Amino acid sequence: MKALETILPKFDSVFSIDCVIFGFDEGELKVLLIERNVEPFKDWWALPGYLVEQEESLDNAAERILYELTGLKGIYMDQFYTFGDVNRHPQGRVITVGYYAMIRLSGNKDLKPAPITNYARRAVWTPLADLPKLAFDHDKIFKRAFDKIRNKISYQPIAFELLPEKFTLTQLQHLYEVILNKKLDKRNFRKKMLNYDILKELDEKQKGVSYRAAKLYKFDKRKYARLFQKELSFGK
Amino acid sequence: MKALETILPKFDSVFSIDCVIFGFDEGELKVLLIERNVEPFKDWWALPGYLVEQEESLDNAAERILYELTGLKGIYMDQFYTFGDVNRHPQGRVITVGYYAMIRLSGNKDLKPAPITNYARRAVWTPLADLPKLAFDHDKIFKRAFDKIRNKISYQPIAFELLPEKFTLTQLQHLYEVILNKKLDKRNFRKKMLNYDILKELDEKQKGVSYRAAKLYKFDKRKYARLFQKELSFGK
DNA sequence: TTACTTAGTGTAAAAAATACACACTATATT
DNA sequence: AATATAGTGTGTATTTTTTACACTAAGTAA
Repeated sequence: MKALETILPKFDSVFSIDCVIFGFDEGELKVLLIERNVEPFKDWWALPGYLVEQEESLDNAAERILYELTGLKGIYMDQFYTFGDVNRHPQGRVITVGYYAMIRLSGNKDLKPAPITNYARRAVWTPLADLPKLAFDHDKIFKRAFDKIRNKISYQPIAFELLPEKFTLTQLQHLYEVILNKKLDKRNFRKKMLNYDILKELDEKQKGVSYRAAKLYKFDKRKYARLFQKELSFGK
Repeated sequence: MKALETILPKFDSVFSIDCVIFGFDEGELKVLLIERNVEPFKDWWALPGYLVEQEESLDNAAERILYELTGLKGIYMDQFYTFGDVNRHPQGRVITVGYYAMIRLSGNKDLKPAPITNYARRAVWTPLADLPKLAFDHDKIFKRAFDKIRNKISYQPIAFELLPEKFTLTQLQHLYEVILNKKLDKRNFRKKMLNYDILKELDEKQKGVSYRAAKLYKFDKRKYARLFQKELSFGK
């Protein structure tokens, strides 16, 4: 790559948001990447992100970026870390705040096909296995986000955001297995999940499969909220 | 308070660090506050913090601020959240990155008496029970830091940073009780702590107490690192 | 010597986590 | 109609972890 520093204008301190947007589809965990069509890092893949505007809170900026790329609103986003190394951006000091989001890809009617933006040629849902080297320090940012959800899923049922509204226990288990990167025992997983008492069993079954159809479940937000209250305990 | 917005100059986007520096002394958990002697919020108590300089990473800025106030270096600091509401600073857009640190107050030879800085009249170790209303959104920042350590202490032995190098199990338990805000069972606490196998029992005993002296322990960093590796599990 | 104060210790019960294997059921195939 | 196929759905015994609970020992002060 050319020495961009000598060509591009320097700017003063600015801050940006970078979003790690996870999606789950057909058993695969994906992340939304954009292909940049502006310098620096033209033609590289990067996490979607943009500068925070003057009259916009960080949370709003993150929501805006998610909306522009996916058409989705009201998605839960979580700030996970802020990256402020001096030279992380070749054009000057850019401190970036990392947010992640988790959204369902399959059967989500509100989800726009990933669009072209003014700084990206295209946006693509990329399976984690196919992750290319990313622009800036986005490898580091992605890794931190992934560590965060892997950690969080172990004690909070955030995984539901990634599934269709109605899902089978096997689908849920696969998602856990993909995120935790290990096989789980079917009986123990079901026992534990159902014990949490945050799932609503539906009267419906899976359709269009060429084998015995599984029961469908729904995530029960009311009950979830109750579980969420429980504190981490240190015994008596 | 006067409408400072009309008097003070506005500045463009800047970022700062705010530090929540916890200390533990004589059974009390304290936080280092400064009394501001410049506008805005002149005469208010605030968390120590300062602008991030152009050629300084966030981590370095946090360490610098800690050093200026306490004389301590090489203390573990953890970034916990970034605050970016539009109007959190009356003079303009200031996004601030929160760091916390935990340091031992009793018997720490390197600890300077809290000094005067160029924007603070004094700095005072303030017991959490006596916490005044703080400048800017520092109440919110403090609360988030405290929630973070309360949560973290439940699964990581960060509490040692707050104790003198040699400590008794009772002191350790008291610290846990203060942070978690509940009484713990002595036998279960000891069993659990010793089971972690991160303490080194010393041949020494407490001195200068008017009752049976307790054994002293030391925190064993090597063993701690090993424990730290263990992942959160989701069963098989 | 006695009173006082904290240190230090063990066990039983309950709850949670783990390991493990086979029969059932819906569909597709012949 | 029979059979093959592929994933669904279920229970129990074992181990580990967490919890509840009360007394004796040791040192100091009077």
